[in-house]
Amino acid sequence: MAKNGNISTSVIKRLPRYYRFLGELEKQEVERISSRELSEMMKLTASQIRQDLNCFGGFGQQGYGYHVASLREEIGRILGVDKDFPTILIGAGNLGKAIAMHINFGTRGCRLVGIFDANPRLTGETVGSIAIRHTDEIEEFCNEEHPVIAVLCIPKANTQAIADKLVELGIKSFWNFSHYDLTIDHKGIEVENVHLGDSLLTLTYRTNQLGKVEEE
Amino acid sequence: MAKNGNISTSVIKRLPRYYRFLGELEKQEVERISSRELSEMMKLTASQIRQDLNCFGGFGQQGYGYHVASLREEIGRILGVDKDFPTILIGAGNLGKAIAMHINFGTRGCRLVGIFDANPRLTGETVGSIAIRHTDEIEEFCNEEHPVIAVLCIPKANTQAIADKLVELGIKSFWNFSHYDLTIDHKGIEVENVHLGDSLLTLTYRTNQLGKVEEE
DNA sequence: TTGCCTTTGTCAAATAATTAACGGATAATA
DNA sequence: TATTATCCGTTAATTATTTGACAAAGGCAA
Repeated sequence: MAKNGNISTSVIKRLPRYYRFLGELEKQEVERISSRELSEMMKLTASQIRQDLNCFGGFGQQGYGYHVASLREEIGRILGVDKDFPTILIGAGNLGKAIAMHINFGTRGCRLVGIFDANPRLTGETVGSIAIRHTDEIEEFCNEEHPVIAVLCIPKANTQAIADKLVELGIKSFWNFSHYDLTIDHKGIEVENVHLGDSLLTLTYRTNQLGKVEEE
Repeated sequence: MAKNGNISTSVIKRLPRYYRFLGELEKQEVERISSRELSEMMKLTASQIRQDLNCFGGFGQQGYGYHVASLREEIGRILGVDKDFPTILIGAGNLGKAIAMHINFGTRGCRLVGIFDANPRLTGETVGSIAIRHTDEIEEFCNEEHPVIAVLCIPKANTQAIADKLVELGIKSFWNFSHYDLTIDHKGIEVENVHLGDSLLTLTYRTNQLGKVEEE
């Protein structure tokens, strides 16, 4: 069934969105849905939905459509929501705390097991149910708990050095919020750079264009 | 010079990254740079850089390259960093506060002028230098201050209704962090949906794939 | 059961994005 | 000043992505 032979990133980036919409449908107790109906909800083409889903296997049935619950489960499995990757967060400033509190790691295949900050005044303070540790403790912690994913909410100046050190300590993936383009040369390491500032800037651009259109 | 006739979103999404790298180069007092050098830094092709920049005009010079400071200024102008769009933020929970504190709106063509929350216990509390107002005051505030951009850090259940209301009050652009795909049917309205959860899920997927590669 | 309607999976076509190639302009150097 | 190497802007080729089309499979109603 799973013909999982290198899927394009365009497809992968759409999967979480399918997963969310199917979750909503499941909540609304919708049992089945056709690619056409789903395409109207999600504002994309039915063809694209069928193409995307077919990268992983034939989850649908002619004349019927897709069974919402099982399709959602399949996509979840593909994404890895059933996994339990131990995850640490470095940098418990405004953003770090907010990420720790606001993101539901558990429903996304991750488990937040440690929070670290270089500021000793934060040591011992708890975020959610997790106590902030000093960054000096990272090495020992990694040797014991073997976290796989690191969330970086630290100043850009430190990011590369800390990331390199974390790779040595066994971290495989970085979710990087620092204002820095993290790249790791080792292969077998994944990096997701977020760059909220860039996101806002593209909105500024489009907002600015709106004004220009009006002028014409 | 500016041959600004509908630029593809692929290009637009790369502009903030160019802008950042050029900023770093300027800080390091690098005066000029060639597309080849920049391509090595940014890990993309020189051809793409030249192609991208040429959407807006010939900023470079043969045999010399690009003048860092003026190229950065040009890209900044294209993005609209010199603008001053009044911006409000709705929802002063963990994430809302962190965004308000962490994002430098001023360097991105925006000015944060108001923060609102439905919880009356937060009213009067300040975030940075801005006092939190109750959401009941939004209408009056918009009529007086005419904000253009709204940052939404609210629960998904309220998002569409609040956004629709804000459109009536003159908001043109939404930077939406709520776990909901905001769409506005009016044209002349821009939406940037962030979806941090989706970003993490794609990392979970890739982390999971790493494990599978090892097994082979 | 029969026939019609729906809808998928897949292949082909169209569109978009990226990369390569190269002429011509400029800088650097002797 | 002449020569060589650099490097942009642009066009063409390649690759990737999206959309359209349709046969085959299955649902549904009579």
